[in-house]
Amino acid sequence: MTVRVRIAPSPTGNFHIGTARTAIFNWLFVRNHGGQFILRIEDTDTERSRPEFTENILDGMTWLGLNWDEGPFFQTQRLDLYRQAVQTLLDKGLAYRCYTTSDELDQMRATQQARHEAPRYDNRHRNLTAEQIAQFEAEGRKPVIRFKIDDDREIVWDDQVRGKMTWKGRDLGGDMVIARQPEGDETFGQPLYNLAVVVDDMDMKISHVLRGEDHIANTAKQILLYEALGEEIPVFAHTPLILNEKGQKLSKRDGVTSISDFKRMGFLPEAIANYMILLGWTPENSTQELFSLDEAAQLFGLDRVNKAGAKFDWDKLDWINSQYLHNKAPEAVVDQLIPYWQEAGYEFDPEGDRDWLIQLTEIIVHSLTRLADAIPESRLLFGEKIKFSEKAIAQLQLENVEPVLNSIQDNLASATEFNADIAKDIIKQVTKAHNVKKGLVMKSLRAALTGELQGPDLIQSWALLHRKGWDKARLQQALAVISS
RNA sequence: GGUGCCGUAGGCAAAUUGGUUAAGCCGCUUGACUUUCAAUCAGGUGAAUGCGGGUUCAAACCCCGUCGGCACUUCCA
Repeated sequence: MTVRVRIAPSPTGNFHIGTARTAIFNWLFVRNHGGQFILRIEDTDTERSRPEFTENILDGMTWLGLNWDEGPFFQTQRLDLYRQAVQTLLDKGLAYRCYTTSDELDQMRATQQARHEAPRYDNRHRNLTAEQIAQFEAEGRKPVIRFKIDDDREIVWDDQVRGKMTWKGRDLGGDMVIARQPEGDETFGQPLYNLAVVVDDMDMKISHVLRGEDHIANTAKQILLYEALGEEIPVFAHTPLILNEKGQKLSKRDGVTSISDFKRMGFLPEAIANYMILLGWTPENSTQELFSLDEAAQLFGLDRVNKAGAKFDWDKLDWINSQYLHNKAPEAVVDQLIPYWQEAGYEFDPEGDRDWLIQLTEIIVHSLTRLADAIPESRLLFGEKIKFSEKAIAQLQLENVEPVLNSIQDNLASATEFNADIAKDIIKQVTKAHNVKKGLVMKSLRAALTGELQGPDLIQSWALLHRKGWDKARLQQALAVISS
């Protein structure tokens, strides 16, 4: 059997982390088995669907490296297919027109809840007589289409992550609506989610449906639809949900939840993918935690997917992101850092200063957790003029600092060339000449050169500043601070 | 309320499917390194596996009960 899976996001919001995780599991599964990955945009909710969200989803998929083999398909372009299926069900007598109004439904549910009963449609219009229908039509009521669900029916499937699942027809909420009220001169209105999904999955020959566990009840309904339409039923697997701090399903209301947000915050796509792979799956006989998508695909299996939901852990994500960042070459990271520096308002020429920027990246990349950390981490190294913090000023005003800095300045002035080794020599020499502790020289030099008492490696920072000629200017500034 | 699913340290999780002392990672913490923060390295902390029974020589794992959490319960997807 050819493995064919799909990810079917609805463009009612930006690409959500939960959807992305489902996409990743589908991707890993299909790449492990060899097969096709289909992307389908479920935009039948015309009220909330928007094209910019579709774009955001597509961008996010690409960014994460989740390449797909077919699509994107759009459900709104396939409405005829769903209408045909609705008509078929109507013709077979498996679906019918229901004239119950929204108000009547609300009232019915309210009554049921008051009686502590499960809210459900009571199938009241399942067997309407021709006269009743004529009566409702005469009243101007517009029918929805409902699919019959037998109360006594038992639905069973072998879930690939949860094992045997069983549902009773009576727990599905009564006959389900598969098409809305007609508008204009339509025979029936727009087909709804559960119907459209089944028709598409049938048409696209989806062999395995991997989705979040919030769809479990839908699966029972959809199996009934497969049967009614006389089609083979795919294999189902329901993955656990990603939870917020409180242990609830992660939703838009939990702050940062869309892939584009993570991107903006400075996470690398491979880190996000890696973290989500780990959230609910572990490889067999291994404690490996860092993998590329390809590596994980080699090892992936549904039988290793956990059943319990997993809380989203920022600390672990940060750690994974830092691991990827630390292992990257500065030449590869610098282009990703440039936008952050630009946004921070630092002045530089992305082209002309590229070598200098690579050198800067080299200094800081090993201590970055997120790309955005480059802003505070390199703040002190941009620009000719600086501000001195109170602590830095206090350091500069210590005994012996002025003569030490003067000596450094002299050494610098007479040096014909400059690099890290020469910098070390200068420091050594000055320390000896003034008979002071090395710590005093280093601390004071740091204060003078950066205006702060802590930051990236001082020798390398000095070398970097020197390339711009900023070291001399800053030393001068520091000396001026001391004498004022 | 109903139905379903789930429950191993603060978080993610492993445990050859009933077999020593319940892995590993993150976090937290201590130390080392360093001119500093970070990074890195090394060590430490923390769970009687939700709880109570039962079966067994032996239970995280099987059985019964119980509690808790979550999901679904749309003319949303």
